[in-house]
Amino acid sequence: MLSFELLHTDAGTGARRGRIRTAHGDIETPVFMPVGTQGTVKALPPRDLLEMDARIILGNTYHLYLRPGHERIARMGGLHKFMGWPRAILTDSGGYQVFSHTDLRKISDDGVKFRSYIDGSEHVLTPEKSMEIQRALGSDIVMAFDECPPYPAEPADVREAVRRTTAWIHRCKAYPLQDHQTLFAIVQGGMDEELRQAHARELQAIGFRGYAIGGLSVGEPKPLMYRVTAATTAVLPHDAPRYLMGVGKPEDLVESVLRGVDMFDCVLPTRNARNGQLFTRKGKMNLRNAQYMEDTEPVDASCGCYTCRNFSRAYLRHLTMAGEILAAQLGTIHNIHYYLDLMRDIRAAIEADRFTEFRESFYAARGEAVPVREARHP
RNA sequence: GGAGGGGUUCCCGAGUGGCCAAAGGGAUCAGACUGUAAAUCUGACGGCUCAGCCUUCGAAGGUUCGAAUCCUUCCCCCUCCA
Repeated sequence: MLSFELLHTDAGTGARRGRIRTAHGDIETPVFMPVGTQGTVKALPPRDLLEMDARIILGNTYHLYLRPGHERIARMGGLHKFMGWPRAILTDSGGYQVFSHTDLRKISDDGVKFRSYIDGSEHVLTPEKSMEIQRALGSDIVMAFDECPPYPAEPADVREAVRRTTAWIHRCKAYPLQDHQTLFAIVQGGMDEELRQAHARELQAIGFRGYAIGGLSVGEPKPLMYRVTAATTAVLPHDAPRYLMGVGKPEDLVESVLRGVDMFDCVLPTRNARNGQLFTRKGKMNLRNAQYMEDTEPVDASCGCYTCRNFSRAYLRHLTMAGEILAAQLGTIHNIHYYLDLMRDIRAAIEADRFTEFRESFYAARGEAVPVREARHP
């Protein structure tokens, strides 16, 4: 069973510094969690993640259920042992796959009927099934099975998704998990701030040890996403971690921490690394660009990662152009390191009550203006 | 010496009278990627004073209203037989 301690709140903003304790180690928040959908953070062995001091990674219910199967993973000793990862794991419920694979699904109050993208076979994911799978995987944080509406969506459809999500979350909570596991609820409500707040309050009344904000970063404008985030965290309890699902770009992390978020996950650092795009303090860098052909500098001179300590942009560009596997590996090491570094800097800034200054210097380094912040929520 | 096949835009390669600045692939250039069906996808890719014009399909000449496509000569490459 997980516990959360709010250590400090930034004097100027409301950015939170906390600590989550799990059976597989402590997690300092705000935290970024690398995504490892199929039981691997793509291109990295756990050794590299440990070296970078990642404390928690994601796994995915839907993918691991389809292959190799949750029961098999349970027989192999659970996901931690199976993939050789000794630290904490959060598993997503499959709710996002319901949202993204529109052509392969059919939603009802009972659950979602899916067609496997692997072999076309039919499967049904219900709240109970999602819990059964996550229980078998043995993750530390178990996500509730939710319905994530698209953007834009009809108000009636969003309300329906909220209603259904609540009903499903009740069923998730009723399902017994392993002792070390903790269920997080997910707030939905589209871009409607009042609906978001009502849903957040409704979930609190049921009572959870952690709350996620789902259904954001699905194509809406940034200011809208930030506003909805702020509106939601404003009514979430202070003594539980808030997890903004699937977010995001470095600036999204900074902006969301500012608005009281503690946990993040996103495929961007890993996926973009495989596609030749790296993150630096000065902004993004596309390694395929001809300008790096004979550039002897590291990707980011202020970065201490293995890639930046040992290789030039010219070499990384060469590996990228040649389609070498090492390009994906070195790029992923750098991007994950960058994200974890960013979160370390954020945590240090909050502890020193200097988050406002940190935010300003973050944008200054990129040569960008600090985004205007919406009015504070009560 | 004889017989046959072929030279197409950076590369490979389709095209055999107009719908051809010329399919497709590669390379190259640029962009995207937000709870991962992604080592993926999208766009550009002869030049310009860019809804048009100019130059280009080995070279030169010719036929035709019109040629990468047909004819003549020449240059070069490949295969087989001597």
